[in-house]
Amino acid sequence: MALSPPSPTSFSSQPRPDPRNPPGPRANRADLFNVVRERIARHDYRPGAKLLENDLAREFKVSRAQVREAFGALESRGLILRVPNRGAEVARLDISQMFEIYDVREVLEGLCTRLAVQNTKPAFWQPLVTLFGKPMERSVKNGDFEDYIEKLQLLQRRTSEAANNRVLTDMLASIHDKTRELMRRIIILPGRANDGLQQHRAVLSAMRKGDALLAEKLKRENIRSSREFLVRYQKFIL
Amino acid sequence: MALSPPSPTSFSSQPRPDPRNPPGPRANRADLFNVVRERIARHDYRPGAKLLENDLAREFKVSRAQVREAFGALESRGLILRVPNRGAEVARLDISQMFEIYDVREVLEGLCTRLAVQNTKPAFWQPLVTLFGKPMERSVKNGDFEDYIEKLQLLQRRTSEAANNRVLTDMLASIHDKTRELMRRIIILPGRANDGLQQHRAVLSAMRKGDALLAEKLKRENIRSSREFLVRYQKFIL
DNA sequence: GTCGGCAATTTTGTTGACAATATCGTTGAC
DNA sequence: GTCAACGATATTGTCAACAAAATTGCCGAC
Repeated sequence: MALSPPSPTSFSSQPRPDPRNPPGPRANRADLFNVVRERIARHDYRPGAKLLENDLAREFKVSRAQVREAFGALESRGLILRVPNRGAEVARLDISQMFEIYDVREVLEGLCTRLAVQNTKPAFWQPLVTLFGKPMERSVKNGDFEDYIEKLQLLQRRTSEAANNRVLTDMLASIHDKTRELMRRIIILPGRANDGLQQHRAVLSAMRKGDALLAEKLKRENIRSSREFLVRYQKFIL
Repeated sequence: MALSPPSPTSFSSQPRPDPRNPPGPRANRADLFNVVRERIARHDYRPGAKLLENDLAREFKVSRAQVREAFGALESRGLILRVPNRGAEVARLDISQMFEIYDVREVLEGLCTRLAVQNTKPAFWQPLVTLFGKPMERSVKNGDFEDYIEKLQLLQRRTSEAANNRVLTDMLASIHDKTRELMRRIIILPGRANDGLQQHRAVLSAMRKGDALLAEKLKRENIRSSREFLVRYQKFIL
């Protein structure tokens, strides 16, 4: 009987490895998958861009067979679109899909926040409360969006970890892959960064008080607010 | 510039093709993926069972390369587990994962129900209200679980279609793949089928009235109730 | 100049062979 | 009888070559 193996290199998105450009030595399956995914998420590969098997095989010093295998995973994740005999291209996400994702994201992020609060002591969130205080306010005032985004991702990571739900984390990761670039464009919208900061502070305040249900409610409002900006400015973003 | 292609054979789980045993002629990529997925979902392949590349290649009359490609997709969906040089086996889902899934499922099914109501006229649900009336009561009384499950799936399908959210439908499909067998075991638990029927009736009643928020609330209660049965009887189910 | 068709090139699809690794069974020492 | 070492077998990992299809560039008719 096969015992549950130590699972050295899970393909899952869970432990995202360093997604820098491929090192000298050849990459393995998970590397290839994660690097291409990261590139799609950060729009290094633009939507609609063709992905050539040969190019990737050469770059990663692997055979085309491995590239194709990674394509299978990327396709099932909805990151690329494959047409027989015509190859693979980065999935284009139209605006209606974006709104679909927002509906799902709202309930999942809300759930994630609630679980995170339920699984931790309130004091756990104090460092993040502090981080989202004065220093973050300066970043917003100065228009330092990189810093803002970085700290936002930290909050998301901490929350996801605390939620301690692998299925949920995976789904959120999948959603974030598709929305990363859009988020960057929304954050620079006039007033969005400040609105967002206030909302995140409210969420964190509820988390700091251990009020899971309130935190969930506020988190969902935060997502809906972001969505409203997309509605209002969609002409400029796309 | 590449135009959006007609997308003849999307890999996505959306339009689930007939997943019967492979026909005489060779299968294509999507067939292989969907058939294996279906077999895992219905426990034709039991958790922990080894999947041999050669066997599948022979059965479907395709090359091993294609099997490996499908494995890439199955792995990224969490349906199989691969260990380098040791092959692929059907993912084992332990009880804690099941509870993780329940948390996610609760909010997603709730969302799905709400969207479905918002997108339809109340009268749309009348046939299902009728279906879940007397005839279904007989099925429960007679212990005809196959019929019960069949009608439940019809309700889920209609709801998912009406929700009209591809991202959501895909995630729910992915969850259902992992929980199908468990649902079957829960439904036969003493009192569960009847409890479930009453709950579904309540949900449908709210849908029939066009009360989206109430329907969502009741649907979530329905999932939580199912979860309670798992808590209470988990020793018997696993 | 535009259009259609033809050939050259590129790209994907498929296969089979070979290497690397793990698994299983056997043998033999103790 | 137990255990370790070893060899045989089975399975996965890798690759390169070939076939099939699509794309591109070119040429000539009009």
